[in-house]
Amino acid sequence: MGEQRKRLSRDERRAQLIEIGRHQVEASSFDELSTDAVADEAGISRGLLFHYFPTRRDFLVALAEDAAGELLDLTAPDESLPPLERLRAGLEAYLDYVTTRSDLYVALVRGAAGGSTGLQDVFEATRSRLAERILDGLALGGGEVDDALAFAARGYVALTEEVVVSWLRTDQRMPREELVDRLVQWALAALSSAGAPDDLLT
Amino acid sequence: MGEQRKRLSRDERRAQLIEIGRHQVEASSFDELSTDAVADEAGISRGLLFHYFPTRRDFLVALAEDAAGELLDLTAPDESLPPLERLRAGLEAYLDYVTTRSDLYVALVRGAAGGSTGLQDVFEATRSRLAERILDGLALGGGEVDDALAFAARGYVALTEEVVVSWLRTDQRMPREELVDRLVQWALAALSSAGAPDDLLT
DNA sequence: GTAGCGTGTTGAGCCTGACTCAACGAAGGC
DNA sequence: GCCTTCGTTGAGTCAGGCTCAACACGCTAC
Repeated sequence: MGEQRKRLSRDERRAQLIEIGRHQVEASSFDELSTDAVADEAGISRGLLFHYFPTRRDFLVALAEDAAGELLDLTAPDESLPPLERLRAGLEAYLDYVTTRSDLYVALVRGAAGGSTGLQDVFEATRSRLAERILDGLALGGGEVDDALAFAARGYVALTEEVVVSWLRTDQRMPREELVDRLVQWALAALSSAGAPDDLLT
Repeated sequence: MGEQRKRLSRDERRAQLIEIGRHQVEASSFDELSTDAVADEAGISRGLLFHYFPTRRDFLVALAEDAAGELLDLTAPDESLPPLERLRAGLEAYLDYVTTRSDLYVALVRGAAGGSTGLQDVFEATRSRLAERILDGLALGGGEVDDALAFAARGYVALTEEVVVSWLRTDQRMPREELVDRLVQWALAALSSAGAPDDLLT
C-alpha cells in the first residue's frame, strides 16, 4: 500500500491504532489479531505499535476497554426514570449498540471472556458494572446487597448476553419489542426469585 | 527430568497427553498452554505431540471436548425422574462436578468461550446440549420449541454458569442447598416467563 | 538368531509472529 | 541555522508452533 507515512501526535496515533484494531477484531476475533497486520494497515513500522502498547496483550486489552467503555457509555442509565423504565431504556440502548456493532459485540462477549488474563478482567469488570446498575435500581436505601441478589443480577446479565447473541444468530427473527418485553420479564422474575422487594415495579 | 522414555500405544499416549494437557489448563488457561511444556512433562520429543494432534488448536479442542464430555456424562439426566426432580438432580450433579474440578471448570467456561474458533464451538455445543436437556423435560408431546422457550433455556444455562462461577469465587459462602433451591427457582421463573406450561412442576 | 516389517518416536531445523534497540528525521524553540 | 524533542524506523532476536526424514523398538517368520 503506497500510502504516504505521516507523523502523528501520540493521541492521534493511538486512536488510529485502536480504530484499526477494532476493525481487525470485528473481522476475525481477538486471538487472531496480528500486530503486524495492524501495523501494515496503519502504514507504520512493526516496531512502532510496541511504542504505544508494550505488549500484544496490552493492545488487546486497550481494544476491549475501548469497546466496553463505549457500550457502558451508550447504555448509561437515566437516573430520572423510575426503576422499571430505566431498565427498559437500558435494554433498548443495549440492543441499539448490539445491532449496530454486532460483530464487535459478539467478538467481545464471546472472545474476551476467555483468552488472556487481561481480557478476562475487562469482560468481568464490564459485567460487574452492568450488574451493579441493576442493583442500584433496587437498593433505594443504599442497603447491603446479599449474595442472592448479587447472583441474580450477575446471572441476569449473563442470561441477557446469551439471549441477545442467540437472537442475533437467528437473524433477529423474534420482533425486537417482544425480545425487550421478555428480557424485562426475566429480570423481574430473576430478581424477585432472589428476594427483591416487589415495589421495584414502580 | 531423567524419566525413562517408554513406548506407548496410540491410545495410551493420546490419553496421557490429554491428561497432562488438562493439568496445564487447570494451572493456567487454555491460551497459555504450550505444546513444548506438555511434551516436556510427558517426557517425549516436541514433534511427537503433533503426530497425535496435528495442530495446537486441535489439541486444545481435544482437551475441551474431553472435559465437556466428562461434564455431560456426569450430569446425564435420569429419565425416570419427574421433570422437576430431574432438574434438581442435574444441578446437584453439576455442582458435584464443578466443586471437584473447579479449576478445570472455570478454565472451560471462562476460557473456551473465547479463544480459537474450535474452542468456541465446543463450548457452544455443550451449552446447547444442556439447554436441550432442559427443553426435553418440558416438551412431553415432542412439539416444536418456539424461540422464546429456546432463549429461556439457553439464557438459563448461561445464568447458571455465571452464578456458579460467582459462587465459587465467593468461596461458596452461600450454602449449597440454598444455591440449588435458587437455581431451581430461577429455572422455573425463566421458563414460565417464556410461556412454558406450568405443569412442568410435576 | 536374524531378517524383515509396522509403527511409535526422535531431533534438528524451518517459519511465523511477538518483541527490542540503536539510530534517524520531522517539527518547534531559541 | 542550530538544537532539542520525540515520533518513527527497520534490522534483528527470540520463543514457540510445526515439519520431516531417519531411527528404534517390538513383533512375526524363517
